[in-house]
Parts: sequence; C-alpha cells; structure tokens
Amino acid sequence: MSNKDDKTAGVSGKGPDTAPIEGRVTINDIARLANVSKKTVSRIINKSPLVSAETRKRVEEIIAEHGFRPDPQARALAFRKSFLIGLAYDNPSPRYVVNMQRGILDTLMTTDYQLVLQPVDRAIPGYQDEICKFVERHRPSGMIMPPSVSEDDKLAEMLRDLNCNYVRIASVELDEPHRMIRTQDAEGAAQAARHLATLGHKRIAHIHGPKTFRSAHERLYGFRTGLAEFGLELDPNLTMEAGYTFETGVQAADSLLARSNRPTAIFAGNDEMAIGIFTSARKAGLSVPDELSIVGFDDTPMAARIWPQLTTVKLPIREMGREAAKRLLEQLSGQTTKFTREFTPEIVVRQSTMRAPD
Amino acid sequence: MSNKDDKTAGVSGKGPDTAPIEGRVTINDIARLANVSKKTVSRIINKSPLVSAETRKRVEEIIAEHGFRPDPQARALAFRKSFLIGLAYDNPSPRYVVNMQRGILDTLMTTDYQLVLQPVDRAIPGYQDEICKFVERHRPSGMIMPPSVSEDDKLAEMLRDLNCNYVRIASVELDEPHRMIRTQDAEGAAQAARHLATLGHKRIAHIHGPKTFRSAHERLYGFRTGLAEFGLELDPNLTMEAGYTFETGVQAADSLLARSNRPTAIFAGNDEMAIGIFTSARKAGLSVPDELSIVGFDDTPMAARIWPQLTTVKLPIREMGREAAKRLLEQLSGQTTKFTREFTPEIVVRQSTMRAPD
DNA sequence: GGATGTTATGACACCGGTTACCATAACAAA
DNA sequence: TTTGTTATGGTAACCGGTGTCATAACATCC
Repeated sequence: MSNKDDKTAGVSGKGPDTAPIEGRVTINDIARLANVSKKTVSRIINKSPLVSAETRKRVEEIIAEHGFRPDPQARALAFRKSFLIGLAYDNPSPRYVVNMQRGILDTLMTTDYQLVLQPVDRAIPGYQDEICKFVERHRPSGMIMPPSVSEDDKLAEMLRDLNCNYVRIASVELDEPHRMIRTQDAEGAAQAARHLATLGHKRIAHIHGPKTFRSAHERLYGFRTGLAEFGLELDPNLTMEAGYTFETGVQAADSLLARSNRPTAIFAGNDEMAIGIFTSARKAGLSVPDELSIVGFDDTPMAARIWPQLTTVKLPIREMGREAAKRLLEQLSGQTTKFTREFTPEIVVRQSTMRAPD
Repeated sequence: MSNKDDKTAGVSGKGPDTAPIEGRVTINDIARLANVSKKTVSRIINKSPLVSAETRKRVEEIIAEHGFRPDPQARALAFRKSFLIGLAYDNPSPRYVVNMQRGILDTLMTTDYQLVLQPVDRAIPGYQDEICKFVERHRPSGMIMPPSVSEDDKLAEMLRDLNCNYVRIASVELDEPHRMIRTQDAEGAAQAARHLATLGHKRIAHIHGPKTFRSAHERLYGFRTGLAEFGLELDPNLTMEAGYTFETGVQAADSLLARSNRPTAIFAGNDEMAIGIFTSARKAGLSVPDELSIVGFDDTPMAARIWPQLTTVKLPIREMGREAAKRLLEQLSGQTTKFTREFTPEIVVRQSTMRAPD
C-alpha cells in the first residue's frame, strides 16, 4: 500500500506529486497534489482567513477537480461534534411529524448534516435523560424540538448545560430569539372566533387541548380575544378540555351536545378533536353544518377529505421545519439573530361552518 | 492536561492505576484501570474469542462500573462504516412513514445505530444516484427500503456494488431471503374479495394503484383470485388505475359511478383512494353502504374516523419496521437467514360494506 | 538597523477507536 | 532438553480530519 500520509509532501519543492489516487480522495491526496500541507487544506475547507488568496485558489481548484469532500466521520471525531441534527418530538400527528421532517430535510439537503429522530414520551418521568444521553453519546450538532417537547424548560436548560445548540418551535416566546421559532397560535384562534362571530353564532363552545400544551392555552386565549372583538364572551360552561385526540374529542362533544341549550358552533383545538365532533354530532342526529358549525386547527389532510370538509386553521409546518433548521445552522456558524421568526396561521374556510340557525 | 493516552499502562505491573478520570470515559481509561492494553479492551468490546475468561470478566466489570461505551464516531472512522441506518422512502402516506420509522426505531433503540432519513422521488430520473452518494459519503451500516423504492432492482444492484447492506420490504419476493421483508398483499386483497362476495355482491369494481407499484399488481391479482373462489370474475371494464391518492381516487370513482349499470361495491388499492370514493359517491347522491359498499387497504387512522367507518385491510406497518431493522442487524452481524419474513394482512370489517342491494 | 509584530505555512500530536504484526508465556510434542 | 503450537496481550500505525505551536518571510516601529 502506498503511503498516502506522506509527511514530506510539500517539502521537497520538486513540484506536485501526481501519483494516481486509489480509493476515496482524502485531504492527504489534495495536500500532495497541491504541494501544501494537510493543515493548509484543512484551513481552506474551514474557511480560515489565514491562507493567501493565491494558495487558496490553487487548492480550491484541485479540490473541485477531484470532487474532494471531507469525511464527516473524521471531522466528527476531530471536532468532537457529529454532523447530526436531532429531532426530539412527541407530537401524535403523523402529518405534523412528516411535514416537520420534510422541512428540516429541505434545509439540510445541501449541507453535510443528517437528521436523526428522537421520538419521546413526555409522560414518562425523566424522559429528558434519554435525550441527554443521546446528546452526550452522539454529540449532535444541534437539536430541534417542536411542541410539546419544545415547551419543556427543564430540558432546554439541560441542553444548555451540555453545551448543545437547539431550536424550539412553540406558540410562546420561551427562550432567546435565536433559539426560537414562534407560531402565532393565538392569532389563528382569533381568526376562528371572528369567522364564527361573523356568521352570527352566539352560543359558541371551545374544546381545547391538555393544559400541559402551551398551544392549548394560546388557542384558548386567542379564541377568547377574537370573540371579545365582537362583544361575545366565551361561556366557561361551554369550554372543555380534551386530549387532542379523536376519542377525547368525541367524548367532550358528546357532553356539550347533550345539553338543553347546546352550542351552535364548536371550535376545537385541533383537527383530530374536530373530527371527533363530527362523529358525536352524527350520533346526536345533528346535521353539520346546518345545525352545528365546526372549526378545527392544523389543516390535516383529513380536513379536506372528510364530509363536509372541515373549516380549520392552517400552519405552514414544512416551512417552519425549514426555518428551524436554518436557525440552527445559523447558530452553528456563530450567528445569533436578534429577532424571533414568527409564523402566523390562516383560517381555511370549507364546508363545516355556516350561518347560525334561526 | 494529563496524558490519558499513557502508553505504559499495564506494563509496570504495579497494580491498576486509579487516577481519577476527567471528562468522558475512553478505552484508554478502561485499559489503565484494568491494567491491560487498549487492544485487549477493544477485543472484549468486539467479542473476540482471543481473550481469557478471567481477563474478560475483570475488564467487563470495570466497563460496567464506569459505564463505558465506545464512541460511535471513533469506531465509525476506524471501521470505515458509520453507525447509521438509512431509510429511503417515497411513500406518500405520513402514517405509513411514521409507523415504519417507529418500528425501525423500536429495534434500534437498544443499539448504537441511528436512523437517518432519505426521502426520495422516484419520478426523478437518476434518483438512485442521490442515495448512492449518501451511501458513499456517509457509509451507513445499512439501508431499509419500503415500497415503492424497494421495488427498484437497479437501486438494489447499485447498493450491492457499493457493498452496502440493505433490507427491502415488498409484496413480492424480489431478492435473497435475508434481504427481504415480504407482505402478502395478494392474500389481503383476496380477503376483501371474499368479504364482498359473501355479502352477495356481483358487480364489483376495483381501483388499483399505479402499475409502477408492485403492490398494485399483487392486490389486483389477489382480488381476482379471491373472487374466482366464488365463481366471480373481475370485469375489465370495472377495473381502473389511479394514483394511490385521494384526488385520483375521486376521479376514477366518478367514472365508475357514472355508468348505467354501476357497481354495487368497489375495492380500492389503498385507503386514500377509498376515501376518494366516498366523496364521489356523495356527489353522485349514492348512500354508503346502502347503495355502494367500499373496501380500502392500509387501515390508516382516517379509516376509523370517517363516516361510515371504512372496511379495510390492515398491515402491521410498525411491526414490519421492527422486523426490517432486525433483519438488517442480523446481516450486520454476519447471519444470513434462509427464510423470508412474511406478514399477512387482515381485513377489518367496519361500516362501509353491507349486503348487496336487491 | 535591530526589535517587534503580522501573515502564511508547516510539523506534530491528538480525537478514540481499529487492524496488522510482533512478543511472550504456557504447554505439548519430538 | 529442544522445538513447535497455541493462547494471550502489547506496540505501532492508521482512519481522516483537527488543534497547538514553531518558524520563515515580510512589514512596521522607534
């Protein structure tokens, strides 16, 4: 085997060695061909300013010519930092997860970073340790956390202690701006409120998600605010908590629709629960939207497939994933942005809402 | 900084060095504490038989005591193989993707392997190069390919040329047994046929997926076979191709239901298209299941949420992911199983099917 | 003009594991 | 007793990059 790691490269001064390269192109090959030291090539790869323009140009040409790209594994070892980005999530919606992944991958595509998945269960006490163990062991370059994992301040603190970069996606400003992607859930919920108020509804109910989700608070708050703009108040008796799932949505709606003066419209904290309301309404013999208007949140694919199609509030999940990854890459390159990136949801009006009866 | 890489460790014979360990525990620390060489520790990690039982026991105790685990990055560099498992997929269903990921992660959880995602678009010519570039660059330990990526024999060949382990999940036996996870799609489709035939349907239609998906062939074949058991034939005029999506499902169903002697039952190649049939039926003013029975394939969550709930054929996706990863790990440890692991789908009867009218 | 600073570059150890190869001890065979 | 095997463990080089420090060339200062 030829000694590719020839330490005398660039010293003999006899001009570049043009011996053929066997196997993968390494930094040593480039150094040998360019008649410089490994270290100089390394400097160029890492954009160090301590290289003359002349040398840089020459080496860059050789790099391009041979299609050299530094081995991520080797860099990982030397940098004590892998080129992995972790995604820690507990969101139960496949659509949300897949779109988030897609968005992140959109951004990572052109880089050397890889996305690795870290699904967790927040219900398990000490679940944070699992993530930290991953971070300690694999030293990812950063972590991305969508709700509700993002809402765990303790986890964020642990990551900071481990000196691990991260981006949190949440509906409230929980962290420094450069570590946040913010969604204006309250504004989305307010839009839902305005839509229903405009249609003349007065008895309006809200089924919100678990109090452990900040988004549940935000959406409740925004909905209340939106109604207030029309002089309406959200009746506490018509405000129920459910588990962001289909089944709990059915249950909550069953209870609401059994009342003597039942609501004419219900706003659900997510589409899963909204679809549960359809089922409940059917059981109660109520026609949607004639006798009951329904609004969801998320715009899952189901929203457009169910009948009647669900009016809902839409967040650009994929776009958010893209931005989260961009933010993380910014952090990795040392930038710290001053402003939180915000995403405002938009209501998508379909067929599950209409003018209030009477 | 103390010299942790002390070459004299284990030579002095003065008993183990008990100096405190700073930072992460490395193989050198273990070697020093156990009073043996790095190499011996390495042998033990890699289960080499060339170590005495006594030494092994002692070193293993020290490893356990200090919770030492070899650094994946360093091993990756030395092995010229990263501890990543790639998932190359193009399945449009988020549920499928997420469950597959979950299953694979279930198995990988207890190992040092990480899952990285490689979403691709088979429609792009040369998409295989993208995967191969990933393999060349990151040297994953293996790849897992669910349909329809799994059905690409050229890709499989390219991976073999790159000496990359892989497992294919498909509805037909495309490769050596140890590289396959097989789903009995034909049997699932036959169950759908039997179910409809038993309900007395005669004019039965089938909307199958794109011919580029082997599963589309298998399901068509199985459905035909199942009908034949009841002396029924699948009318070519009632057999249509669509794109495995909601929209194409609507279109195909529109055409079928517009006919003078329309079918009394339709079996769709997947749930997405089946749900499209609901929409089409509603447009045509047909009541499901009274006037039209519908059967899907996949048992997506939507199947149980839509009304009437969809009768469909269910595959244990997550379990399949688990097994695929197990297969891959077997390959990596040198085993080659003789038998293909097979999964047989099961029909889930819900409310979208009933006795044929008349 | 010598001391000092700055820039470009290289030598070398190091990251934390691995393999290739060699050394030695224990034990069996000649 | 000598030689040949086998079991065991050690050393050095290596994987492909990085950091630290030294040095040479050149510009700047008093």
